[in-house]
Amino acid sequence: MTSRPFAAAVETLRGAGLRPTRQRLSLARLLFEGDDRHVTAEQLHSEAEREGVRVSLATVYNTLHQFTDAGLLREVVVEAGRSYFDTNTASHHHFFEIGTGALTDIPADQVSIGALPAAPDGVEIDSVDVIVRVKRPAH
Amino acid sequence: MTSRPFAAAVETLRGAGLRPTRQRLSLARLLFEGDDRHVTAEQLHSEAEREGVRVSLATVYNTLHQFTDAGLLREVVVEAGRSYFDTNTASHHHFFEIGTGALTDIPADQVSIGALPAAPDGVEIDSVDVIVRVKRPAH
DNA sequence: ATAGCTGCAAATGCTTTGCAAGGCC
DNA sequence: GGCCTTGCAAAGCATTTGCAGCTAT
Repeated sequence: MTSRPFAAAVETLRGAGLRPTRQRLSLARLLFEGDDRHVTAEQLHSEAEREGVRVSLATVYNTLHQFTDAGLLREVVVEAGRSYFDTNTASHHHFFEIGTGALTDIPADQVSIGALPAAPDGVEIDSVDVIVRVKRPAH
Repeated sequence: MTSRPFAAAVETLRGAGLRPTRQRLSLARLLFEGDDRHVTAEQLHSEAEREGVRVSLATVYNTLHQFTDAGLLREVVVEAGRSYFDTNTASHHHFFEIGTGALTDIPADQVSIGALPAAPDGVEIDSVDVIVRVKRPAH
């Protein structure tokens, strides 16, 4: 019989209108089984290779974007020239460690944003991101 | 006699420990005369060329980073793969318009951040960035 | 004079794309 | 079978760097 997590991953992909291919299934399991995580394309690609999954880096990029478009992932921009993808799509914020590049969640209820100014002219608010940049003090 | 803004730009550079070269002076005047602004390296380079200032793009990048290190500019990361430099170094936040890439200041006193969680383990808070992403509603 | 700058072009790092071959329905 | 996916390699961007020549002090 088919294992549970496997079936769950198939469902996730089907629900997103994506064919459950070997590559997408492997990446989905790496991403969504277990705790929430923050990955770069490069990281996910190495991880897949380490697990013996053959996937090209281009496919990892394509897949991450497809998952993002499907609402399964959220893209987090904290550093010029590098994209992080967050498996936690709920509203929340981030600690970003300068130097190591480590990203950590801040639950939404631990940051309260008071008065936000109204959006200018003809635009509407899409999202509010709070990034708390932290660093290790000079030794 | 030497014009006022010119002298001011020389002072700014001297204060930052940077030699007042022709290129740095021109860029400083484009950046700091007039209102606060948000520029990318590419934008500043085009603007310089339009004004007849000969500067290479590499020098614009180097200069923007030197100014940032000197505390004259602040780097703002809102989009993967593109850096904005903000002439307003005071604490404040941003509206970012998805689609056009337009950046607008939100004065610090118009956003109140309530309880922030303590920084994890051995790190200290460096800065807190709030980015309000806005977009033009589907027509 | 000399330490610091600049410009060019090449190199880099991340990401995207074109297209032929392969896999799912 | 037909359409969606994949992989590779090439292309694309924004940015950085090496180094010879120029410039402020």
